[in-house]
Amino acid sequence: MHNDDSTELDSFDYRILQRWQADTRLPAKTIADEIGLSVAAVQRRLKRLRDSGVIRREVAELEPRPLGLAVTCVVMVDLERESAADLERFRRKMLAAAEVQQCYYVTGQSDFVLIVLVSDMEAYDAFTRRTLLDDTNVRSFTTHVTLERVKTGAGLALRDKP
Amino acid sequence: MHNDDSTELDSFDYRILQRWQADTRLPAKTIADEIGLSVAAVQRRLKRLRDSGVIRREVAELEPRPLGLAVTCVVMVDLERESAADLERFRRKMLAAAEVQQCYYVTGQSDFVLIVLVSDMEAYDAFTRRTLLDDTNVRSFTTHVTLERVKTGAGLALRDKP
DNA sequence: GGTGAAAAACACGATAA
DNA sequence: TTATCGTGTTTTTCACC
Repeated sequence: MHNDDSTELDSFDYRILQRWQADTRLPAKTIADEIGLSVAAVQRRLKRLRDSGVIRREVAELEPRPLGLAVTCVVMVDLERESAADLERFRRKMLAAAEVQQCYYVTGQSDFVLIVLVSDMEAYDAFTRRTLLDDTNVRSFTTHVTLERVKTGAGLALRDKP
Repeated sequence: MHNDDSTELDSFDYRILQRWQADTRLPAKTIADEIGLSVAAVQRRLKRLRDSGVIRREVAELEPRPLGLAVTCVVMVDLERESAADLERFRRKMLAAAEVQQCYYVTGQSDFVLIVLVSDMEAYDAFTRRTLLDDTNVRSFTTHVTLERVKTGAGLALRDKP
């Protein structure tokens, strides 16, 4: 499904999403009690939110360190040409590159912003060589090595609804 | 819990994590069949991975659009002073700001990189005023408005182990 | 929306290899 | 460390109101 239709979200949906986006291990019963709905109603809404695409997916957030990914870099990439085909080519490359956790196409002096996770600087070097330096359409890029991941994740700021 | 001890991860753990970080709705049975373990073993390992902190949390990834968060900005922030106290103060402010989805303390010309999600540019303006312009320790910041979120999420590149 | 029953998934202990 | 079995519990799914 990807039913992007006129999904009106009410206050209950927001309160469910607030909890669900923080912890999918919560039993529906807990949420139901907190917001004053039945368990079935909460689960019905969760299903609806999944089917409508509001909930993209339910995933586990892993700790990079113990998995050997100690280095996070923010990379600003400037392209030479920006034709639709060029952009699409670069897009695909980023989607295919496992080291690229996130990729944004942006306005401003740079064209793309990447969040790259690698095991060490050697791996980062290999990544840039393979993905950026060898690309004749990459005019330049600047690297910011992360000293601390102050805040991470994909959480959204949900306001309550009246 | 937070047992960061000598948790050696083997090939089974990696294969479990690969699937679990993509979809926590998969029944343990499915994973068990795929990797050739019993259901109980998979569940035991998941518990161990949670307790040891390799799995930080299990969350729902939401779609920003239907929730009224149509604008994503990448913000590069340059601070005036960088004493421990100054950094800590800014850190806390970022953690408290709901609009800030991600915050990295980095090397390079900028000091902090923010991923900011807001409903529109007016909200972004309010955010910068409140959080950056009013802060006497913020020397300058540059904004990159996102035209496309090419790749998002908190997924890690897990290689298989021998 | 709610209720309740059926089904599925999970948790845990015991045993054995 | 596994697998398997058995049991009880929890959670989800679904038909029906």
